[in-house]
Amino acid sequence: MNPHTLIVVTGPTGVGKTAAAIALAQRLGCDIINADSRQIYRQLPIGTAAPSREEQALVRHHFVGFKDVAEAYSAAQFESDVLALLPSLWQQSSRVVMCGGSMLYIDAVCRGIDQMPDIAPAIRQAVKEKLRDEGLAALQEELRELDPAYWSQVDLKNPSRVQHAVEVCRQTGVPFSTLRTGCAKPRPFDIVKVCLNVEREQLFDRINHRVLRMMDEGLEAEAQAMYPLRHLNALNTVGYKEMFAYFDGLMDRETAIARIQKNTRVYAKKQLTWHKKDDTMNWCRPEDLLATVDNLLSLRVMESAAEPPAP
RNA sequence: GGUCGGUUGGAUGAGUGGUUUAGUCAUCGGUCUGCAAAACCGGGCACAGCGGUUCGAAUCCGCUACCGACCU
Repeated sequence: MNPHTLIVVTGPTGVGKTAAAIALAQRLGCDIINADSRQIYRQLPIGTAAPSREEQALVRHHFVGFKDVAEAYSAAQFESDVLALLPSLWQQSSRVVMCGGSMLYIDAVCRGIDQMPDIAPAIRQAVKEKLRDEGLAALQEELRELDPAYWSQVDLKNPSRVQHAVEVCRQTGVPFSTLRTGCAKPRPFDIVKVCLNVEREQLFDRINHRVLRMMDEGLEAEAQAMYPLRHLNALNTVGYKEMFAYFDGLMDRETAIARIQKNTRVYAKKQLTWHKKDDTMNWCRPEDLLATVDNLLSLRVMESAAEPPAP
């Protein structure tokens, strides 16, 4: 049994992760690692419902607002950033809470992501242009030649996947599939995962209200300030893309708000779909988080006590 | 009482005598190890009811019901 435990608190957007995680971290006397791919950016506090100043004063948060939207970031970088930070956190507490809704980021920390080279900008650009000029079929064809194994299993209709695979093939000169192990990396700490959830109707209600609150808090101005940077990936985000469409005159304000609500609901469902597949996931209501974690931690102690002593 | 118009899936709303009845919104399910709040895939007794014409009707005809407009 590892001396340290990472407690992952996740769940659909708007379910109430932030408050629950803060209560948990206060109780355990530990810090919180943010696992939300958009709260990472400092210019998006309102639209991403990032923990407020007051909330961050209660518990120290890591990786909230620590990047500029212009900076590229990814799940792989998150993995290494978190792994680099953890040792110092273990010094003050045997438990650390990681809270956020970005499934891939959480997986990257819990299981690891296969080593993949960075893609040279020139290659990324070339592949992007090929997709744009020659179409998806051309990219599919290239992938079939470079990596028939991956070609036969990938969702060929998904441009992002095809594009990425081709990029990696071109970058490395070897088939993308040979770099994919699918193996979980061992971690020098235990992991307990909890997904918060409430009834669907209640969740959607919370989401709809939260979007309206964001508008009251100034989401429009926040998006307005980002408008010149709208092409950045960090801004290909629910709440911003709809506002940009509104600014461009593609839809009226009311429609944009409704669209944000809708897309947020869709995102929440996607998160639930993802977590449902995870057998290591524990589920509870936000208000039951503390009790649930207590239970899980004591269970772990009992299990380990039952193990025969190491020789 | 009469004339005319309408009745399409959860909502809205096109449409046409013939294997699949659009679209939009809403909703449900799924995929996903590198831009992931991204990208992608899929699902739903729909044509008011009854009868008739027809090889075939949601599409044509008749009656019934309901809604609306107008007339007396």
